[in-house]
Amino acid sequence: MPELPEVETTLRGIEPFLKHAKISNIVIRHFSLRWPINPQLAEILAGQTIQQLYRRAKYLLLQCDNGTLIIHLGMSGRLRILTASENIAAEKHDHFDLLVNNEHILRYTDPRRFGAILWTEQPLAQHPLFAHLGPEPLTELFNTAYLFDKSKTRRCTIKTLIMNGKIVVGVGNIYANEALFMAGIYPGTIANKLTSKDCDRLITAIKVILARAIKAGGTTLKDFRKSDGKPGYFAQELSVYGRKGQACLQCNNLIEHYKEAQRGSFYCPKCQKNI
DNA sequence: AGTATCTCCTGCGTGC
DNA sequence: TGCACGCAGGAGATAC
Repeated sequence: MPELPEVETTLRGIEPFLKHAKISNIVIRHFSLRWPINPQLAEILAGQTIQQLYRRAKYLLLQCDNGTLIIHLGMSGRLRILTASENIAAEKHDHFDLLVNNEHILRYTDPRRFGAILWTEQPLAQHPLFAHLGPEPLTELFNTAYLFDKSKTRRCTIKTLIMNGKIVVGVGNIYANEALFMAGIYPGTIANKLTSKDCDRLITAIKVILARAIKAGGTTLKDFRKSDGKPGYFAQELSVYGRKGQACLQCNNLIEHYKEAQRGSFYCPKCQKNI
C-alpha cells in the first residue's frame, strides 16, 4: 500500500531514467482508473520533454514542457523502469507505458485500479486535488505548534486527524499506527485531548517513522515493489501494524486490534495511553 | 466547517 | 475442487 515512503522510493528509482528525457511514445491499455485517463493523453505527451520529477503528498509529478503528468499509485499501483530493447510483454494489469528516448519504458501496473494518471496544464497550487492539501510531514511547516493548533478543537480521533490530507499529507494507515505507537498514544484518543507535549512526541514520531521507512525503501506487504522490482524492507521494522495477538516489542503485552473508519487500528494497551 | 459513511477495484484467505 | 464471502484500503464524494 503505497504511502509517502513508497512514493518517495519510487520517485528516487525512476528519476534518473526520466529527468530531461524526451517522451517518444505512450501506450494506454486500460483507460478506466480512479478517473478515466484523458483519451488524448498519448497525443498530448508525445514529443514533450520531462523537465523535472517531484512528489507532493502521495502524488508523483512529471513536469513536462506544457503541463504536468500526475500519477497516483492508489492502493496497489506500482511503477517500473524497463529497457525497451528487451521488449517485455505487458501483463494483465499493466495499464500504461511511457517510452522515453526510445530507450526506457516507465510501466504503470495497478490491479485494483484505485490509482490515477491525470494531465493538467494549470499551476498545481490551483488544481482541485492540490489546492487544499496540508503541509509535507518532513518539513518545518509540520511542527508541534501547528499540530496542537489543529487538534485542540477537533472531536475526531487522533488517528483520523493525522490521516487527513488537509492536516498533513502522506500519512496512511500503516505509518499512522506506527507513529502513534512510538508516541505512546492510543489511536482512538479524541484529538482535542492532546496536550502540546503529546503533539510534540507525535510530530517527532511521524517524522522519524517516515524517514526510517524511506531509508528502508518503503514497506512491502504484498503489492509494493520499488521501481527496480525489489521489495522495500520496512515491514521488518513494523512494531504494531499487522501484529494483532503478538507480543509488544517493548513490554511483551499482546497487541490489540479494532476497526475505525473501516481501517485496522493496532496498538499496545500498555504502552499507548488514552489521554 | 467538521464528521462519518459510502464508494471505486481485484486478489487472497477462509469456510462450507 | 469450487464457490461465496469478507477483507484490505487512499481519498474524493456525499450526506448530515
